[in-house]
Amino acid sequence: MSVSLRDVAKSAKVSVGTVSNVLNRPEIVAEKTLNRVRETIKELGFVPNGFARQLRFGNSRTIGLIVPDVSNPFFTEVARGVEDGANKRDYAVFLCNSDESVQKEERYINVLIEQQVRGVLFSPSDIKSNRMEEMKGRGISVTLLDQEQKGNNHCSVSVDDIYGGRIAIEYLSDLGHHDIAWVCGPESIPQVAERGIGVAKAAKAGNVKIETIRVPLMNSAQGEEAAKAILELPTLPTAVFCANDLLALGVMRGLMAAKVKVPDQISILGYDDIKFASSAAIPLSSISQPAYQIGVTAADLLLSECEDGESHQHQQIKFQPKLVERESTKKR
Amino acid sequence: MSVSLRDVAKSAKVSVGTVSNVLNRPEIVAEKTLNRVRETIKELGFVPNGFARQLRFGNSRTIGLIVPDVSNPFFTEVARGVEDGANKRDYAVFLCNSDESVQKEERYINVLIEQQVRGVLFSPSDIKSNRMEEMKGRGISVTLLDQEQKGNNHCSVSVDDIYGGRIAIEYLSDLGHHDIAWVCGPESIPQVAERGIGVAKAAKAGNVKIETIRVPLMNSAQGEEAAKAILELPTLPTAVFCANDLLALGVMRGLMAAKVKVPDQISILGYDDIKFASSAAIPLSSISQPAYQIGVTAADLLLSECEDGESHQHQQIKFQPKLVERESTKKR
DNA sequence: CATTAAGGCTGAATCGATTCAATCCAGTTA
DNA sequence: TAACTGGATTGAATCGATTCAGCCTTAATG
Repeated sequence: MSVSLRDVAKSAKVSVGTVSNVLNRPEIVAEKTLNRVRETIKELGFVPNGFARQLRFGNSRTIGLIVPDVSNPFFTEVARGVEDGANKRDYAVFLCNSDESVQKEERYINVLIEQQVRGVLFSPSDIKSNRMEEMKGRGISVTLLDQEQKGNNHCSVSVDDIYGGRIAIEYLSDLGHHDIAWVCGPESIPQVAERGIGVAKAAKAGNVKIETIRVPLMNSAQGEEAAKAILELPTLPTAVFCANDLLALGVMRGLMAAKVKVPDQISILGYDDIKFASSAAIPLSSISQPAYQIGVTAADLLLSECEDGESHQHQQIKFQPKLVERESTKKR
Repeated sequence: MSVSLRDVAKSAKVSVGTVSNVLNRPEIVAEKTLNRVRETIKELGFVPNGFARQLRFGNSRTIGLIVPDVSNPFFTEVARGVEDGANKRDYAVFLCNSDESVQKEERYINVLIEQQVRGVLFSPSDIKSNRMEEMKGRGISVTLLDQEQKGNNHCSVSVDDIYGGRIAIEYLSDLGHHDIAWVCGPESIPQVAERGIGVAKAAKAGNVKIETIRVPLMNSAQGEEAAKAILELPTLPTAVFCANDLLALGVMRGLMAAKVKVPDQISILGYDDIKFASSAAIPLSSISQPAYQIGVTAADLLLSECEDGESHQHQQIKFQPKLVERESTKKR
């Protein structure tokens, strides 16, 4: 079926060791031999079998990327960054969507262990370090994605979500909003929890009333649901802050369908600043995170950990989110 | 470092063959032995080394997905579908962004061959079957994605792009537009070429004048460039048809920035019907393709080819695009 | 008691690339 | 001529899971 190193050796009338040297240490092979072997390789269309090499080495040139859902534009960008970062170092990336299901996460972790990936970029839906310790024990580096690592067992690349929640409320409060709905997903999602902390802090400091509306998933359909819930509130808030842009776009659609004027009656602020925030019906103000940059940085960090080995120092990199002001929160 | 089958055998005081049987044919192992070995496996935290197994078998449980760019929402959805389809059968997916560069494609194909993927889902930027034949020769199945295979050498899952281009122009023509700008990427992209054929056909039939505006990349920044080009046209067209929604959104932004009223002065029609088409500043009419479904179907097709082996019959599956009407082409 | 059958288990051989101690050989030196 | 040097090449051993021909028990049968 497939051409092996042995076949090349036979055809070029050299030993397997020489062929291997041609591939890996060409400088120690005599030029004449080198050329002959290289020609034979091309002739037979030989490509080394990665398994055999990796079996020998005990590690691969692959990493795993576990995210809740690539079709969430934030993670799409992160994934794109990861892929570019990995590609730069000649690594291939396994894409894994966990759908925020612990079960799927578990399954994927098993698959990745079996594939002997070199490292894993992980954005866990739920915190459970045992699996991460297990991977570590198996020599698989783990870098946390979009989530800070409190101890110093792993690298992490995250965004300061507490800060993000805080500046969002401070900004709305400065615009004169004192009755704000906070639309978010389950508390078990760390980013939600942290942004919530920032929200609560700023609310307390600014004397703002917060109405929390929690939905099970953070997509735009759930945002429309949230809009209904907002409309049923005893007193209508003057602003809505959403835990991500998909929710915000859903809320916007839901409110506009109910003839609520945005931003005149209700301002809407999103989170993530996805590409399309600016081309929404009413361009959406949002808290911006450098998603692509996060992906590249995380891949870099993970791979330098993989390649440095012992000498590696774990790092916690934290990006600061930024407010991007658009129509949906224009001053009244 | 890692626990091997041999370690388990030693610890459980059986032979390697028996441990292997416990894993793969538990029914032929005596119950007592079975339990003892299973316990030892758990105790030592043994996970079989995928490489060794795959080296033996000569194939893996992985597939490759090569797309121009996952951050293009159409491909994001496709990727999501592929991932789900593969996951259902316990396969893992390598994500590869070619950025429409033949060079990157070539590199990725090499990586995938080296990783001995079982199959590849490929959306080629440029048609060159030699690499595909090569993969085939190496026992790697290839299914074409979003592109029809003329011969019968591979499966393919595609959308009828000629039809899509045709219905777009027919629709605009029916609305009374007879001077239409066609904004698209390089002719070398097959989808662009095909949609262009449909456009030309319908234009001829409907006596519509088409002004082609070609840009190097199909993103929204290039759309804004295209908008400038449109504004410099000797006579302003009354409608713009774009080869994808990103271009269309860019064009929309560009035109609106120049105070052109959409759709009153110029109607805009996109292609792909991405999630955000409906929440654009002016909700975007678009030609809709079942992206997620395409992904799932392609993965299914590829994996059934991989698993059926000889008995497999190549299939060409073709989805029909549909027009989705929104504000950006409302009747005047 | 001898023979046969069958279930349980063993362990050497295998997949393909890499490594490294051993060998080969042309050229140099004494 | 013999001894030595060092660059080039060789090929058996290795990584870990799987396979399968063959071995060992035990039980059943004539």
